[in-house]
Amino acid sequence: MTVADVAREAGVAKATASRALGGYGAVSDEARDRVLAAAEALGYRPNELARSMNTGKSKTIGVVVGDIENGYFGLAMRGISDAAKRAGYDIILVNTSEDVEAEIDAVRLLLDKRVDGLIVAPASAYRTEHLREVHQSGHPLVLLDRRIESLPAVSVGVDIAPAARAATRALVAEGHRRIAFVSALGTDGERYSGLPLGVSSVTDRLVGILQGLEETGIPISPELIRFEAHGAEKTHAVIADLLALSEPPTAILLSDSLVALNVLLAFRELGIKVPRDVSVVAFDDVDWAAITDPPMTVVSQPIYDVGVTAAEELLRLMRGMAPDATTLRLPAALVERDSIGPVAVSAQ
Amino acid sequence: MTVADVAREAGVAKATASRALGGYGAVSDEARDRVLAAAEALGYRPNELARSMNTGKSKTIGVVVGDIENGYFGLAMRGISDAAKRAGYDIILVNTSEDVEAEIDAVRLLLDKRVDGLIVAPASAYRTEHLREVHQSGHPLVLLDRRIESLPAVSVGVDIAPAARAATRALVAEGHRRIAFVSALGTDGERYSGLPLGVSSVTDRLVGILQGLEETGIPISPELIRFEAHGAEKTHAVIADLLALSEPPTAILLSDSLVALNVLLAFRELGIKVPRDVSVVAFDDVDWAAITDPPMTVVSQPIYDVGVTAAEELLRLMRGMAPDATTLRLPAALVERDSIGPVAVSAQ
DNA sequence: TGCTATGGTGAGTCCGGACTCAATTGCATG
DNA sequence: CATGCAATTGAGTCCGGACTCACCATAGCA
Repeated sequence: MTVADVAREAGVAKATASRALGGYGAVSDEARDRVLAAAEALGYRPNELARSMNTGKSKTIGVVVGDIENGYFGLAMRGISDAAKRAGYDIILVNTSEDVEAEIDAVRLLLDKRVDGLIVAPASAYRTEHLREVHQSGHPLVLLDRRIESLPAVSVGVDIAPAARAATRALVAEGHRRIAFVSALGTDGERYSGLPLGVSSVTDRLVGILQGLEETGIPISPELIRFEAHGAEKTHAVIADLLALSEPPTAILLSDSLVALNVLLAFRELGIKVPRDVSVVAFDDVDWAAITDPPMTVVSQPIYDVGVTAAEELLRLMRGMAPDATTLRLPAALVERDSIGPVAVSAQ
Repeated sequence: MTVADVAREAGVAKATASRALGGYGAVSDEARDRVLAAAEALGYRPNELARSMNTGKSKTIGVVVGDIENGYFGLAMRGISDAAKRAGYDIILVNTSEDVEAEIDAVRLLLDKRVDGLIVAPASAYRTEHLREVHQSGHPLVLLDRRIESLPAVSVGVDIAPAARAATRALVAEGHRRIAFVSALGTDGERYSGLPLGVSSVTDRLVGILQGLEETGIPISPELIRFEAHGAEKTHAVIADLLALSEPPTAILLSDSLVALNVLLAFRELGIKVPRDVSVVAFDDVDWAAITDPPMTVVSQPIYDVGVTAAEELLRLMRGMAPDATTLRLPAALVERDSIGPVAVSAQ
């Protein structure tokens, strides 16, 4: 069923049918009625591919994330999806498994499919040529969750440093001086060797934490800053290692909800009680944080809104408008529950 | 940059450039080299839209789910995505918020965009004309998680009834006779009034439970079968109501992980201890089930594999092959942890 | 030498709408 | 009644690859 079929059925020229169907140009009421009736009778549906072809618009945006299975991106995805749908856009979703090569391929492929814009959660802050190309070639691009310093593309994320600082100060207020940070981030070396890190959202957490430490006059101990805690085993090892230190941490900040889960699992295996033995604060107010024992103090992030905002900024760019700002950070908040306690006597 | 540009640059005709680039037909080595060099120099990338236009294939599949934010679909999505990527397909994801109208629109829109196939988790077992049309018009269609009795389309899901039966028997073995089932499913009436339900995956759970009950000679109490437990408040109300019964349940089966979360929250507010006061089994081995207090006994479902299988079956259909079966059910398993205990003395 | 396979090539068409442009019509105005 | 203007319409082109078809050249064969 094509416009030509409809036109024949309606007894008009292809151009007239096309106008009536597309709702542009001038068409007499009579012709429009005939065309619409014919389209209805024939069950005509426009071929969006053909339409995209000469409008140059596909009404589709590409979203590239590291891991949809991760609730964080799932929720952001939902925000993007809702906002995009409101504007009549569809979404092509690509999962990269946090692999830069896959990300490069994905971006290229999406551009080949002529998406109108891209939202990318970059897997790496180092390998960014492909994103720079996209941005420089004028394709609307919004960075999700993570920003890239050297790339002037719009990025939408969470202003996590102040909340990280607040979390740190809350721990210090309870007497903690040995405060650790555990992240799943893969680093080149095993050890912390200064900022920035490969992923800006983790860097921001650490910036806030270090700030909170400095303000309260607590020296920074690089051995308490740990990475590569991905998976239950590695996380268990990291925690066991931390706890075996001559001066072990009395409090731990957990970089995301997956790390938090694995750490809680490790605690259970190690017989560690929260907050009796160790106090804990996790980033991201995941749904199950309220039912842990005890309920977990967390830094809550407006992830859905990050998704919505990212999509809306992209829509602005696609309309040729200037972005609201190059870097948009939505506020995070410390949600105090019961996983922070005073420093254990035995640990002092 | 089009083939025409490349052809001009290489000094050959459009057709030759097209052949060299597309890898079909006969091209001399010399011409191919010149074309490829020109394409490289010009940074040529094929327009997949144009390509799709006359191949009739878009190398894209549409996925329609009720809620990506839900970890269940997130994981299934990951499976679909991985399998699709292996075969060179992209995915257009549409979230319907479990709204049938949105689902109908989504299916139509995806077809207009000429996706090569569709994977749909139908929001309703009643409003299915749109899916029937899709199937009858010959478009490859795979139903995810839920099947529709009257529709002979391929469906891929979990064989949950045997596991539900096992879970029920495990409860009965501990002496439970008042066993409730709580689901978030929206029903017409408030009360249970027989099978089937509007969503086959929930029906299957109940079928298995009722079977387990019958086999052990326990009478079925419709007042213990509850729906519409969506959101924390409604779930709290449902639980409070169940517990206020003259003969309250001593064990509860929870239809999915979100219901489980809300029920655990309600228990905390109500001061109910698991398994001392009430025993619990939840469907879906969500990641946090191992860190609840106590660790929760669950029915584990191979959701990722369901996604992979759904995508692979769709790929078969798209290749014109017969499906492996009309209904594919992957096995579920009872994972026994510590949320089942003997019947409390006070409740007997 | 004459013939046919065969590889290689270019011109041109097709996919299905959007859009340009020129032509036609109707109606109002001078 | 002629002219002007706007509304309406149809023919045809374009978007960018895929693909058909006719044609040319060379090689192989009788």
